[in-house]
Order: sequence, then C-alpha cells, then structure tokens
Amino acid sequence: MAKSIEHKDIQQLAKFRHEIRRFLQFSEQAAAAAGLQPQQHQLLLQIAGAPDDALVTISYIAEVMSLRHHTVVELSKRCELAGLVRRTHDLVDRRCVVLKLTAQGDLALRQLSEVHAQQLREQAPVLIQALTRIGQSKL
Amino acid sequence: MAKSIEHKDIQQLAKFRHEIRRFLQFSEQAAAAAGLQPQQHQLLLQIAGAPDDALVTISYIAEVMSLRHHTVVELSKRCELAGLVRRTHDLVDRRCVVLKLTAQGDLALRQLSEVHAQQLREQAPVLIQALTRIGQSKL
DNA sequence: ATCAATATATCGTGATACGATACAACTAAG
DNA sequence: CTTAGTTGTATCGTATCACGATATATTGAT
Repeated sequence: MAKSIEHKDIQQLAKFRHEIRRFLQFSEQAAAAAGLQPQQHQLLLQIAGAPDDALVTISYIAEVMSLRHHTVVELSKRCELAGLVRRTHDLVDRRCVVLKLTAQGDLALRQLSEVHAQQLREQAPVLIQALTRIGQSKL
Repeated sequence: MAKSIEHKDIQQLAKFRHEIRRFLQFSEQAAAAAGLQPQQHQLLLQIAGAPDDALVTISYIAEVMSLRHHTVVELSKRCELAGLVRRTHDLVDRRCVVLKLTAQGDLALRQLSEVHAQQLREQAPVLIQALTRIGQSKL
C-alpha cells in the first residue's frame, strides 16, 4: 500500500495556502484602494503582461486567468464601463475582440504593480521555503 | 521622480498570477472531484495543518484564511452539515467553538493533499523563478 | 450557398464574502 | 455578585462573481 501523506506535509501545504491567501488579501485591498475590483486589476495585469507578440483577445485572457469565455466577456465590459479598457474588434478576424488599456487603466496598473512587487519581495522567502519543502517531501 | 515600474516587471507579475490561478483552478477541480467545495477543502486543510499546540477556533481559522469571523461560522456549519467537521464548544471557554475533522473529513483531506503536493512539485520551479525575478527587479 | 468550427454574447442560478447587527460568555471593578 | 466592557460566535440581507446552458456572429471548407 502507498504510504499515506504525512502530517508535516499537510502543515506545509497549510502554510503555503495561508501565505497565498495573505497575498491575495493584500491584493484585493490594494485594488480596492485604487478604486478597482480585484478581478478588474487582474484583467489589466494580464492585458499589459501578455507576451509582446500576443493578440490579447477574450479567449487569450480566459486562458491565462483560468476562466470561461463568458466570464471574461462580462469582466471586460465592466472594465470598459469603468474606463480602464478599450474593446475593439480585430480587423482581420472580426469575431475577435481585442483588449487594450486606456491611459487611466495603464496608470492604475502601474501603481498597483509597484506595491504588488514590493509585497511579493516581502513574502517570497516564506513562499519559496514552503514550495521547496513540499517538493522535498517525497524524494 | 521615482522610476516607474518596467514592462518586464509587469510581465513577471502577470506570469506569477497566471501560475497561481492555474494552481487554484487545479485545486478547485480536485476539491470538486472529491465532492467538496473549494473553501470546504481549505477549511479542512487549515484545521489539520494548524500548529500542534494550537486551539482551532473560528477566530484562528479566520486569521489563517484571511476571512471574517462570520464567513468562517457559515463555512464551518456547511462543513458540519456535510459530515466533514465536528464543532464543539471548548470546555474551558464556552464561547469558543473548537473545530475538528471527522474520519470522513480526514480521509478527504489526505487524498486531496496527495494530489496537491504533486501539483505543487510540478509548478514549483516556475513559481520560484517568477518570485525570484520579481525580487531582483529593484536591487 | 451550406455546414461545421470558432469567438463572443446573454440569461438565469448558486456559492461565497461582506457589513451591520445581535447574542452569549468571560473578566475586572467596585 | 452585579455591572460594564471585551471577546467570540451567530444571523440576516446584499453584492459580486463564476458558471452552465444557450444564442448569435464570423470564418473557412466544400
């Protein structure tokens, strides 16, 4: 019989999730402070952070945010309404909606990215430690 | 004026969030496959993964899961109803609700923890790389 | 022109987290 | 031992968000 997972491993997993939640909680509050919904911030980030050659469509965002198409449709519409994002149809394939940041969206993202990078620098050691220990647990 | 964050940094942040979402998405599906809601799984994990000397109360869970008290109250009740958790009042301080896993909850958690550890072993390199690069971005 | 495939859109539903508020149990002051 | 304050948990109503089911629009192959 396969050896069951050990208590230490459960504790490491719990610690990792705690740290992730702490980061996400920070992120939600930072977004709120900037007047954005958490998911609006994530949309901005994935639009701006796409590979240089990528065409940022609804489907692309659904992929990188692990969401369904229609969830991204609604999210992108809310962001357009908030003046953070521009939605245009691709000229080559008019089915595709191409997403771009407005100046306002770009500014908000830059400010949020600063504090997020800072927060991750603080949390990185604990996160890396937990990840490393989980990785070692079954050599 | 402080130098604005660079495009490379935004891309690293986007990559990190993508990887986190990928992990959370995996986690949600694993929980669903085990017949649990994602948050039910998290509750089990934080109950079982608490430090050996900790008294696992509503407040403790609220702390480690970055949630409000009343959110944990409702979550723990749903888990009790599902037969995953036992809620008892502490004998010393009868205000406190002490949370423990049932045999069923313990079994579900062990199975989920196995696959989560495996998934994290797979994702750890990319996560650590992103964390490291973000950390280096402003030496 | 027609059909299948792809991309986006709409609608209704369920789960979850929150703020505001209330209740219960402990603790310290007198 | 009674009052007041603090701490821990509970209830209720509300808003957000993601989803499944379904629909529409555009493209490409035949």
